[in-house]
Amino acid sequence: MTGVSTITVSRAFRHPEKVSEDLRRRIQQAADDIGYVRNRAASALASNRSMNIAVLVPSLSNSVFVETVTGIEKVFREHGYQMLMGVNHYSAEEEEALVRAYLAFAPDGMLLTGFNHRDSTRRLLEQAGIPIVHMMELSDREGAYSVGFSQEAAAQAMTEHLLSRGRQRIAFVASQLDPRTLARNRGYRDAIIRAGLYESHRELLVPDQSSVALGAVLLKRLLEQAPDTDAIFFCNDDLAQGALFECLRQGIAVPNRLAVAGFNDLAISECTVPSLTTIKTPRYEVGVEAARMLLALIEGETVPRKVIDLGFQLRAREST
Amino acid sequence: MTGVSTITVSRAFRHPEKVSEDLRRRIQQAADDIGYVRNRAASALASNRSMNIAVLVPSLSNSVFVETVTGIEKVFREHGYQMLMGVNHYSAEEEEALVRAYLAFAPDGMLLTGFNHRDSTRRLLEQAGIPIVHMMELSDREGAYSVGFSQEAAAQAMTEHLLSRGRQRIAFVASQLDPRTLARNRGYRDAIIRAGLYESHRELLVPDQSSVALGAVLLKRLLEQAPDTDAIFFCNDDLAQGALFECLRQGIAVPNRLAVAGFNDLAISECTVPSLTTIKTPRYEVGVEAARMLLALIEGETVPRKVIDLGFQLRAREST
DNA sequence: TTGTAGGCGTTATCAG
DNA sequence: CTGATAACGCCTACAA
Repeated sequence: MTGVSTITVSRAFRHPEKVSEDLRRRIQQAADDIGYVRNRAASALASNRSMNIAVLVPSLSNSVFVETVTGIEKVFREHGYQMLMGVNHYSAEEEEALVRAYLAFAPDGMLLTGFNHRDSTRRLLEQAGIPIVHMMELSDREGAYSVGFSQEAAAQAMTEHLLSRGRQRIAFVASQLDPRTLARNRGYRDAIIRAGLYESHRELLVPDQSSVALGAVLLKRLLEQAPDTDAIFFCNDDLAQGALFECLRQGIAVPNRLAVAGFNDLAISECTVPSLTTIKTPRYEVGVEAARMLLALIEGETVPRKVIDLGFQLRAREST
Repeated sequence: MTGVSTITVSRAFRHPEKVSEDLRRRIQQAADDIGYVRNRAASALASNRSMNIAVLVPSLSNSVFVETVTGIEKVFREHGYQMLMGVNHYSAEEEEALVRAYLAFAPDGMLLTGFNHRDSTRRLLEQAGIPIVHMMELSDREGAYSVGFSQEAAAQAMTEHLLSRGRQRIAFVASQLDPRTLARNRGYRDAIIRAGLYESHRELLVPDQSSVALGAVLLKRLLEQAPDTDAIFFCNDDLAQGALFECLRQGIAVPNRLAVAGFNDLAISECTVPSLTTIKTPRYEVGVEAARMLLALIEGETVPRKVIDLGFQLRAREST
């Protein structure tokens, strides 16, 4: 040993300025030599602060959430927190299992996606007594913290864009019917009903997981049940891309014969042929702002607004 | 309280069969009521087993690693371990920071991607004295555990496929020059040199991060420096997809005028127009097998082979 | 600037 | 089947 007490070692790492230059160096040296790393478990136990925050997202296959998580990580890392990430596969049941699993890490706060939780999950969270911030959607419940944007408003905007392009027979196609997808469906309906152009057979909703391949399948199916459709609004870019490919194969002219729109603005969507009209969602920013809000709550600060709406942007490209 | 000692509560959760039916039920009830969750930090400290395993991958934007991580998670969850995942952005420096950060969780084992570590990182790992399994590449160092496949052999196979299709002026285009990309480059070179067709101006390697957009850019650049190229082997599917789109825009006939091949076989690659010839890599299986191997090492079992080669498959599609 | 005492929530070990 | 005791590695609070 270096002949110093454990508390001094602890201090040397946590408040270097409170330890003499000399000691600090010796401790650092010894630590490097033996590869010493402070044990978080012990630290958490003793200080009653785990410096962990748990983040639950529905999926990582969907690059949307990868970007959100990247934003979260950035903020928390800067503040010395460790992010623990869990994937719930769009299932409230899996989510509860994850909440339990991560609560065992005694996180100082938690970030959840959306508001679709079981009652029992909500109870667990309340009992844990840690701050929670919800991402992607805007809070419906009184008192809940959230950072996101209005899925409905975004879908309305897209539908109106299609209408403004002179389309009259606009379809809505969706898969992976999570709450955000359903909100987009409502936005579409609102706009299309307001325009007096709603026709139920132009809606195609399937529960399957989204994929590019499915987009091609759904395009075919929709055109069978509503052949005169002149525009399709897909609930996400993956489906839209699959549809674009299928149009290419079948020689369907986009946008002349059929306009195609997506949602999210994935990186690939400006590269497709034709490039894809879509909604750019602020997912990275959602991660950053949600993390900041959670951080403030953890530190006991009062946050100015419980609900932060980060908006969205319509990206009109060649496909419409 | 339920009037039982803490140790009994602990037992009720860990070895339910060693506690009487009655007590077990009362404990469960009380736990549910107050939302009690066992604290891993304390548990880890007392038992000297954290039941954590750390996993480091270069990126999650690349869906390849998302699938690997999914495989890992599955195996570890079944065995009660919690996976902690870190992203090092292809940087050995960031990797070391992550190793340090996760060592603080006292993981029972660690899974790393590739062999490109700093010496100091290796030292840290050795001092930690926990088992390590390397993923994606096959071990070069004596004594190292690894699960993957030969990147070189796969790239050779693809190059030979192109040759067998009668291509004579085959280019290799790569970005994100990590060790695996470079191994693919070597595989290409071996095969093309063996065929007596190597021409240095048909190689285009750039350090930039891979993306679909970059694929289009690199296609253009390559065709400028080697206009008579009749096939391009891209180091991954993202670049190849971008190239396919650019060909579509420019009216370059694929595969007639130019054959295009990728690497990885992403889900989208069979949907593109034309569908993409590529190498299907066993990334999910790599995750599963690497996790199993690590598990065995943690449990002190001896593993039959230190190096597991999971192979690859050539998917010949329309683009060649 | 440095150190001592006590305890965080859980489990290993040994008793009852 | 149930419990008492000590210990895990670190930090808070206080003292020297």
